[in-house]
Amino acid sequence: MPERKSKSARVTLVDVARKSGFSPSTVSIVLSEAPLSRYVAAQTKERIRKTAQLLGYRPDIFARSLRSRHSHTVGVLVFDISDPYCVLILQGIEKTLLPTPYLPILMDAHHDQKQFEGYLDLLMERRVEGLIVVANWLFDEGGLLVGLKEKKMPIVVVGRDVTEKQIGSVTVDNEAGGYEAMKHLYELGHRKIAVIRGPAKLNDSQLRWNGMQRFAAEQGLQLDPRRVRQLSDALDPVTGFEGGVQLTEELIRSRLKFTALVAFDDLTALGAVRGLARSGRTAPQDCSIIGFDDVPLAALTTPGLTTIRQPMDEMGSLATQRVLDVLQEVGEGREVTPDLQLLPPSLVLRDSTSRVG
Amino acid sequence: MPERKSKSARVTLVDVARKSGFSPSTVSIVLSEAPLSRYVAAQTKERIRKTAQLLGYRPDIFARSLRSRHSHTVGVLVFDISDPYCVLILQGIEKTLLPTPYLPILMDAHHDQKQFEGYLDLLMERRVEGLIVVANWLFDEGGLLVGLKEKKMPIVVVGRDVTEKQIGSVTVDNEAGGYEAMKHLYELGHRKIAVIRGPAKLNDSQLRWNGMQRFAAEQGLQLDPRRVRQLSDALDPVTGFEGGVQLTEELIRSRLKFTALVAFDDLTALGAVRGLARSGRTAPQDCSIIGFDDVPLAALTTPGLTTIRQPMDEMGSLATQRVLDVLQEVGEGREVTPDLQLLPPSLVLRDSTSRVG
DNA sequence: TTGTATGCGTTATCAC
DNA sequence: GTGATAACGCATACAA
Repeated sequence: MPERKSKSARVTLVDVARKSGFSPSTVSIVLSEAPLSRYVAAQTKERIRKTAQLLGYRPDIFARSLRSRHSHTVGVLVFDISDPYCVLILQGIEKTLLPTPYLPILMDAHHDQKQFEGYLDLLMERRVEGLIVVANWLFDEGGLLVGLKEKKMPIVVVGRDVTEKQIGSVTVDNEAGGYEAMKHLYELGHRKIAVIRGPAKLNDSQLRWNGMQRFAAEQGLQLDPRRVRQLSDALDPVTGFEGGVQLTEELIRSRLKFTALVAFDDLTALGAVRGLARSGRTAPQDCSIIGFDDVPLAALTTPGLTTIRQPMDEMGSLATQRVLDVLQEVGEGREVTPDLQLLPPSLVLRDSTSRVG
Repeated sequence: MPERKSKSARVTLVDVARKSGFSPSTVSIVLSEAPLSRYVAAQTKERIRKTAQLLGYRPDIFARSLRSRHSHTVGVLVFDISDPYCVLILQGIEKTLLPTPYLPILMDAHHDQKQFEGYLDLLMERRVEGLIVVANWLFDEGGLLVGLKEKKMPIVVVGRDVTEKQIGSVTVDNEAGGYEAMKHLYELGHRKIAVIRGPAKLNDSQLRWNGMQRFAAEQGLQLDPRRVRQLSDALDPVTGFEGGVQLTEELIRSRLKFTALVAFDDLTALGAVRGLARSGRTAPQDCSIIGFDDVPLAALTTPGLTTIRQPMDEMGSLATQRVLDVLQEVGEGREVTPDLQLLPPSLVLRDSTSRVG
């Protein structure tokens, strides 16, 4: 005796075929809207759809994937989901994927290269058809490169420029952001401006610094190197906060006057606010502070943080679109053009900066 | 001619069988560590594993799922991933799932009941074997109930008590939290204490309030109703912040003195800090403020927010464990015992509260 | 335009 | 202890 057929109310294509009086293939063609369905009589389609609905037919996704070799999923690999920077990007990704038949499979690497590779592997095993990597913070993308070379899979990295490794990337224009930050403080009358740069390993940091220097050069503004500090190459983004606190305290102790401070990112900026407070100072009265990113919490602190905004949702959206473009042309074997999409930052005015007193 | 066999370097079970000289069944039994593999000779196992490794065999997850009826996934439905409250819970879930063969499929409903239902549907279609719902904020769990009744699937809700609907739940002990918050302020010498309660629809809010009243009653402390406000039933958690700002300003305008304030949650508390600042007041000098949750950003503001901590990672972990327990006993048809797991909150001391001046 | 037959890669059920 | 064989549910080449 074969296994009981009615083990559960599971409705299959064959059931729909029987009930509707058509063959399984016709039913399949109609219900999966295959190209051939163009030649199926409208009436037939109608009848098939009706009975499918009636029986409550749900295609078995595993059978379908097994046969068609499509998983209809894209992997999303993020380096630390607890970094508020990521979340908006994720929302951009999700929003863009929602109207498509693709499902995001989200994995969080927790800053761990090993886990990153493990999840990458897992995603491959799950046969994701595309990959979006949200590369906040430090990250050796060697492993990724291998993945790209081995598989012909559309891959886009958001948050870091890895075009040199022939991987499509979406980032904010960090140089322009640095420029804008410095410009804003300058226009408020600040001339003695301290800078807390990001970790040396982080290319973003260099680019933002370049932008600041460019502005300074244009205006003949001197950026005293003694007012410039740099975060250590630690792995945890929360160290941005701790680093901000410490370096700000150092700056204060150095007795070198500064009326404003450009922080590497928002967390560092919040650290700077704290550092100031430790010496009884407040922003912006005693020192203006500007951040970078515009993470959600920048609006929730007091004072609200003036910052250079990355259009994070848009970045997520764009990266996703890039992957989808390749996927939807069913261009098996095509690659994402490995170029850099550079999005403009924007100044978000809140209360942590003010005209020099 | 059948389709080309060597379309790609895809290695199947049959390949391993041929190469190793055993039958596909034996290979399957060994590689999937089925119960029967206990009876397979150690040598055989060894040889099979070797050749599998050698050929770089990866089991096809879709074929496997099709045949075995196991997806090895659990759905995680969260109501708003941008709510920092969620993220720690998610990490708890992920951490607990990591060493198991189960993969979380995360979906974000964006506060939208319709999307919630859509994703629920999608998860069912993907044949998740269990479901964890992270129910931050308002949410009519009617739809969920249906899902539970229809399918025999382990479901746990974290963040809200829905045991009345026979659904397993994990929450913090809100009543105890409210008690602790009030106790802390009282012990610092505060007697004129304002309260911003949560939305009326939110049961958490009532429980916390009960706790505060219990403490007050025990100490013979009067909680003047004129110092008690309530957030509106808006849908967006960010309104907690806006609400905190506005209600605090209202309290100040009422000219009724208060030296401390219990906020419904951390975001509300940050709103209160802002509201205070709008009138030139600061915490804790002019008014102590205590929050609830201990979201990550509570540590990053200045002053750091004193708050009642929910053990969010643990809550996620526990909920996951609950689902896994059912799953791993392969107890098809068993249900999660629909009881409530109540976790103790804890006081986190930072700088937003101080002894009454 | 629709039906028939076959196979996707795996696991389960039996024999041996 | 191991192997042959039959599904799992669907999609496609080809025949009609």
